[in-house]
Amino acid sequence: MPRLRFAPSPTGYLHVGGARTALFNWLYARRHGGVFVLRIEDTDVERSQAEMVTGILDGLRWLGIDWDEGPEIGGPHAPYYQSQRLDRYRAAARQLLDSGQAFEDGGAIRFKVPPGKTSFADSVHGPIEFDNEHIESFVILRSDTHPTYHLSVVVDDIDMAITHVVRGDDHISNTPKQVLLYQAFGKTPPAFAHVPLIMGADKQRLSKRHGATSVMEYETLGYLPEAMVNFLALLGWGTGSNDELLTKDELIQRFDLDGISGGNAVFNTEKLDWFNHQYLLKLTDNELTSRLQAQRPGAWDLGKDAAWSARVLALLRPRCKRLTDYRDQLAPFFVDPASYDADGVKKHLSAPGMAAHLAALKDAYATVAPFDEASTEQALRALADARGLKAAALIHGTRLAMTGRMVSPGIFEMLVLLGRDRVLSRLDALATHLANDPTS
RNA sequence: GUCCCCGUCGUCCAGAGGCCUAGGACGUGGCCCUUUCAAGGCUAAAACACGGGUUCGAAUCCCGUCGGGGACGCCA
Repeated sequence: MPRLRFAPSPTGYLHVGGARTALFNWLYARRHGGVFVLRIEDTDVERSQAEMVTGILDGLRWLGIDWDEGPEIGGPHAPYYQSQRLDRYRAAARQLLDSGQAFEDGGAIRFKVPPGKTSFADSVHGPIEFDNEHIESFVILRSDTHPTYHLSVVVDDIDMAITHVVRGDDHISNTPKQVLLYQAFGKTPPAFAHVPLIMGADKQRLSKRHGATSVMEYETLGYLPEAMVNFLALLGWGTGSNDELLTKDELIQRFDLDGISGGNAVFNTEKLDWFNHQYLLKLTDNELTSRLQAQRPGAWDLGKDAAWSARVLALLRPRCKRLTDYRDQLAPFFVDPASYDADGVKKHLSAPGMAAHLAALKDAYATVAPFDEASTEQALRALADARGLKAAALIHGTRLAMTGRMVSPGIFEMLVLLGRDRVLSRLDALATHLANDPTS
């Protein structure tokens, strides 16, 4: 049975690269009915922080990546924190020292790299070989008796019976050292798969200056975890077919280490946005509403009138790619404009007589019946005609009156959803505003 | 500097010697729709880094060059 692990170091949050690595491991384990282990590599006391563990766990949970063994749930190979396994590493170092495969150097213990070549099969890159002369006699146990990364991963992967190591490309040059350790312990190394790194738009390694790199920041930005998972899965991996919109189950069914490509992948935010929009579209009104509430509790109350809410959402769905877009575009449906877009006022309301035109429209709308899309449109066009205006001029003015903005869903649909009372008061408010201070 | 990995449209992924006049998606351009912005429909442009081989035949195999990335810590 395949056993895979994700072994983050709690020196930072869960970034998108780590998230994808975790996802690949998880996908493979789920695909093959294996076990997915989560292990915390906190042997660097100086840099590890307990809060970071929580952050990483939250990130995984948000993405829906669950672990079979690890923090909070334990398992047959507990503990899953390296800081709690120190005795194991010390014993392992002792063992290598006793067998003459390691030596002391100024209080630390170094591995004695034998001459020859070290090679391993990589599921992504094929066979890779290093000449041992390029491998220094690396430290395995520091003078403070804490293990270094190389020793602890190997000891733990052996202890935890890990069969597949799927990790970032940047570990390729570490691998021969670890293979050497497996050999020193008389063990067979696991299968390795080194996945290419994720780069920013400038092809440089993803870092803070590229914007959001923590997966949880993407939640804040209004992305759906299922969109993130789909997008991340396809960064550096292809299904072999042209399908791209894949559910988690479909990803599991199709995932394969062979399909991982060898070159670095650029994180393309436009495509993430597209995925997110697609997943947002799949949500039912109820689901969407609860996601919005979860994102910002109490923001707008969409629960009051289901039929009305459904119509509002239908108007916004094609226009919102992220949950945060809803937060923004929902506003006009709940609150009167606090101000009017300055460019909009200048462009659409500066013509003389606009206040009077809007007042006239208000009068027309006070009596138009029924107050539906067809009638409100007909009334507006008739009024524009009568006053020698282009309908568009009145429409833009009305949009400003209703939303304060230059951009909104179709105005007649909005009028109906706002209801006659609010339409009249908002028209009145803008007309008054213009009459008092036409330049602002 | 040394070692390692990688090199197909702007980006992600197909392509594992003939099916390729290189396919899909995102993005981009144009047209349609239209009260703005989106969405939608139609449509277009866009790539095998370069040079040598091998072969009847190469995007696919080999070598070199160039380019990009990574690693060289008592960090992980």
